[in-house]
Amino acid sequence: MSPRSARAVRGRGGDDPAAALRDLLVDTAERLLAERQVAALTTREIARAAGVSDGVLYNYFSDKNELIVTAMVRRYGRMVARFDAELPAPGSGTVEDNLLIFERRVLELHMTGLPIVAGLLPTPDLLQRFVEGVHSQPEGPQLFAHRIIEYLQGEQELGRLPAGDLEAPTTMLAGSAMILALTSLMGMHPGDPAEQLPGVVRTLLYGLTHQG
Amino acid sequence: MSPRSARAVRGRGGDDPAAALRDLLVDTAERLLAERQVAALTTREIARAAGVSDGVLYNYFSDKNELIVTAMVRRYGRMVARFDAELPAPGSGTVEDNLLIFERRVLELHMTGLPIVAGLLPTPDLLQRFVEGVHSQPEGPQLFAHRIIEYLQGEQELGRLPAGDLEAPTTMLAGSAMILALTSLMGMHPGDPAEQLPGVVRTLLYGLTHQG
Amino acid sequence: MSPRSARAVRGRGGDDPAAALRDLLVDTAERLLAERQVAALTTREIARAAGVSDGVLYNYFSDKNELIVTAMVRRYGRMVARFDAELPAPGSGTVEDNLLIFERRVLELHMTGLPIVAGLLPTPDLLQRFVEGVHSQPEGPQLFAHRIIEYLQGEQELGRLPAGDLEAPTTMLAGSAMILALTSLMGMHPGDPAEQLPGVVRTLLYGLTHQG
Amino acid sequence: MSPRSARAVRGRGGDDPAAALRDLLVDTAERLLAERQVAALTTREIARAAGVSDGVLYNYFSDKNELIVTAMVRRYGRMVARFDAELPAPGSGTVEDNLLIFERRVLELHMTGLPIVAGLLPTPDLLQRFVEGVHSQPEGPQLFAHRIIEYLQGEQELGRLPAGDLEAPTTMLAGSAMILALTSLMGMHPGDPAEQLPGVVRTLLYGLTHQG
DNA sequence: AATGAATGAGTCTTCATTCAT
DNA sequence: TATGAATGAAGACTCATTCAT
Repeated sequence: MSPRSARAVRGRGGDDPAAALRDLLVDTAERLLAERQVAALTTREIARAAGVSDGVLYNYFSDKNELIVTAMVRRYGRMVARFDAELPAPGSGTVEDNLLIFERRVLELHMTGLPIVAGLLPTPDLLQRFVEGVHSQPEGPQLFAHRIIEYLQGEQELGRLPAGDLEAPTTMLAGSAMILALTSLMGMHPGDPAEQLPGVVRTLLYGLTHQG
Repeated sequence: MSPRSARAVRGRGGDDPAAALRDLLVDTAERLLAERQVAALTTREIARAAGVSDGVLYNYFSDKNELIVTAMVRRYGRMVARFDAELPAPGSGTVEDNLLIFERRVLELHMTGLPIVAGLLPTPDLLQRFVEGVHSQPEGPQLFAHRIIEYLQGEQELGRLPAGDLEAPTTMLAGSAMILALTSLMGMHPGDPAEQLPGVVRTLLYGLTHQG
Repeated sequence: MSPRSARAVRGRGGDDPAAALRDLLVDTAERLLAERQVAALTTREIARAAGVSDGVLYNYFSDKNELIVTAMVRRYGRMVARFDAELPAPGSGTVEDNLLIFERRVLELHMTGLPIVAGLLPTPDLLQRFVEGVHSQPEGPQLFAHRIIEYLQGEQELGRLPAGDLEAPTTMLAGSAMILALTSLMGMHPGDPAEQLPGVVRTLLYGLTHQG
Repeated sequence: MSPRSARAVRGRGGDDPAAALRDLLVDTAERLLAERQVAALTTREIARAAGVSDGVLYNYFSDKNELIVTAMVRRYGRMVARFDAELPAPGSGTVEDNLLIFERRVLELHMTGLPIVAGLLPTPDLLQRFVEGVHSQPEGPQLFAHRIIEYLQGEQELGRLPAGDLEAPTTMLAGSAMILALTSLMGMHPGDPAEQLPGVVRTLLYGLTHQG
C-alpha cells in the first residue's frame, strides 16, 4: 500500500508522485513570482494556486524561503536558457551588429531578472541561499558574461578584434544594459531603454577618443 | 506653556525640540536602514532604538512609510553630497585619471545606494514615494550622471576629448560601476570590485578596436 | 486526513467540526453581546471566551463585524422565534385578552431587542449589514408586526372587529411597547413596564372618546 | 496677576473666562455630536474644533465621557425647548388637529433624539450619567410627556374629552412616534414617517371598535 | 491655567507554521 | 503522506490621558 498522493498530482503519470508534488509547488511559486513580488506572496496563496493543501510544502521544504529560493533559481535558469538561444557566432555578420544583439539580450535579461534579484537583496538570508543555488547550476551565475567573453574571444581569434583584456568590455556591456533596465524599471526614464544601446556599442568599439 | 519634550531629546539644547524629535526618528531609521533592510524594520523597533514611545512617529509622519522614505531620501542626499565633493575639474590632471576618480566615486555610491534602491523595488508604493522625494531634491535623482556629463563636456570644450554624444559613455561608466557593485554585494566575486575600473576607463577612452 | 479541530470543540461529537467552531464563535459572541455591549467587544475577548486562538475568527468571517452581525442576527432570530410561539388565534378568548398577550410579547421582544438595535445605530456600517442580514431571514425584520396584522385581520373577518386600516393600530401597539421598554431600560421608570399595557389595549380598542 | 485664559475665549467678554472655556468645549462637543456619532468623536477633534489645546478638557471635566454627557444633556435640553414652543392650547382648534400637531412634534423630537439616546445605550456608564444629568433638569426627562398629559387634562376639564386615565394615551402617542422614527432611521421604510400620524390620532380618539 | 507633544496600552488583522486526523 | 483548520506571535496604527513647560 503506497502512500496516497495529493489530488493535484494524481494522474500526472510521473514515476515519483512525491517529486511531482515538489515540482508542482516550485512551478506554481515561480509562476506567481513572475506576477507578484516576493514580499506579497504567502504560502497559502501558493498552495491555493497549486491546488494543494497549505501544509504540504513543509514535507518538501524546510520553510517558505527554501521554496521561494528554489523557484527563483529555477526562474533564473529559465531566463538564462532563453538568453542562451541563438546568439550570434564569431565571424558572422558584423561585430557591431552582433554586439548589439548581445546587448539587447542582456537588457531583456535584466528587465525581468533585476526585480527578482532586487527582491532578494532586502533579505540577506534569501539572497545567500539564492546565490548558493545559482552557483550550483551548470556554468554558475554568470553564464551570460561567459557567453559575451566567448564571443569576443572568438572574434579576437578571427582577427576581427585586436587582442586585449575582455573583462572590462564585458562589464561595460552588462553594466550598461543593467543600468538602463534599472532606471527604466524605476520609471526614471520615459522612452525605450534599448534606444541607447547602439551608442553604447559604438562607443565600446571605437572609444571616446575616436575621431567621430 | 510649551508642552514637555520627549525624554530622548530633553537637554539636547536645540531651539526646536519638535524638529529635534522628528530628526531623531529619521536619524534612527536611517541608521537602522544601514544595518537591517527595509522589510525587517518595524515601527516599534525604530521607537525603541530612538528611545521614544511607540506612537510618536505618527505625530510627525502620516504613516510608517513616510518615515522610511524620508530616511531613505536623506540617506540618498548624504551619499550624493559625499559623491559631489572634490570632483576633478576639466583640464586638470589627465582625462584617464579623472575618469578613474569618477568611477571610484560612482562605485562607492552604488555600493551603499544599491541596497537601498533594491529594498524599494519590491514595494512599488515605497518606490514611487522615494522617487518623488528624490526628484524634489536639487538636481534630482541623477546628479551623479549630470556631474559626469558636465565633466566630459568640459573636456570636449577644452579639446581634450573629441565632440560626440555623451549619453552613451555616461551610461557605460555608471553601469559598469553599478554591476561591479551589485555582483560584489551579492558575494559573486571575491576581490575588490574597484580592480576592474582602470580597464573600464581605458576601454571607454580607446575602444575595443584600439591597437592596444 | 481531516485537519485537527480546535481544542474547544474537540470531542463535541458534531459531524462537522468546522461548523461547530463557527457556531461556537457565534454563540460566544452572542452571549457576550447579551452581557457587554457591542462597542466593548474585542476580537481577543471573543476568542478567549470561546477558548480558541486569536486568529480563528478570520477563518470563518471576513472581519470582526461579520461575526458580530451574524451573532446579532441569530439573536434576533431567537427572539422572534420566542415571540412567535403560541400566539392567540383569532376567535379564541376575547379580543382584549388576546391583544394584551400580544402586547406582553412585544414588550419582551423590545426589552431584549432594543439594546441590540440601539448598539447598532451608532455604527452605520454594522447597522446596514444587520438590516440586510435580518431581511434575508424568512418573513424579514417585521415578523412581529405581520403577526399582529394577521391577528387583527382574522378578527375583522370573524366580525369581532370592524373593518378599517390596520397599520395605525399595529404601529400603536408596537410603539407603546417599545417606548415602555426603552424608558424601562433607561431606568426612567421604577415599576414593571407591563403595568401600563392593559390601559393601552383598552384605549386602543375603545378610543379616548369612549364613555369609560 | 490673573491666570491667562485660552486664546479661544480671550475677548469673549464674560466675567468668568474659565466658565467660558468650559462652555466652549461643551458647545463644540454638542455641535460635533449633531454631525458625527458618539463613538466617532475623539478628544483631539473636539479640541481642534474648539480651537483649544488637547489637554484643557481635563481641567474642567474628569474625563472625556463627562464632557460628552454634559454636551448631550444640553442638546437634550435644547431639543425639548424647541418641542415646547407654541404647542396648541386646550380648547383651541379641534382636538384631533391638536393631537396631530403634538404627534408631529414628538416625531421630530425622536428623529433627532433617538440617535443620541441610542448612542448612549451601548455604554452603560454614559447612559447612567446622561439619565442623571437629564433628571437634574427642570421637569426632568419626560417634559414632552408632561406636555401631552397637560393638554389632555385641559381638554378633559373643558369637556372636549371624557374623563379617564391619561398615561396610556400618552404612551401610545409617544410610542407611535418613536417607532416610526426608529424604523425610518433604520431605513426600514421608504416614505415619510409622518404619513401614518393621522391614522394614529384617529384610532387613538375613536378606538378600534368605532364604527368607521 | 493652558499648551500640545509624548505616552503606551489596546485594536484589528495577517500569515508562517504546526499537527490531529 | 496529504489535509487544512488552529495557532499565536507579530504588525501598523489610534487615542484618552499625562505632564513638563
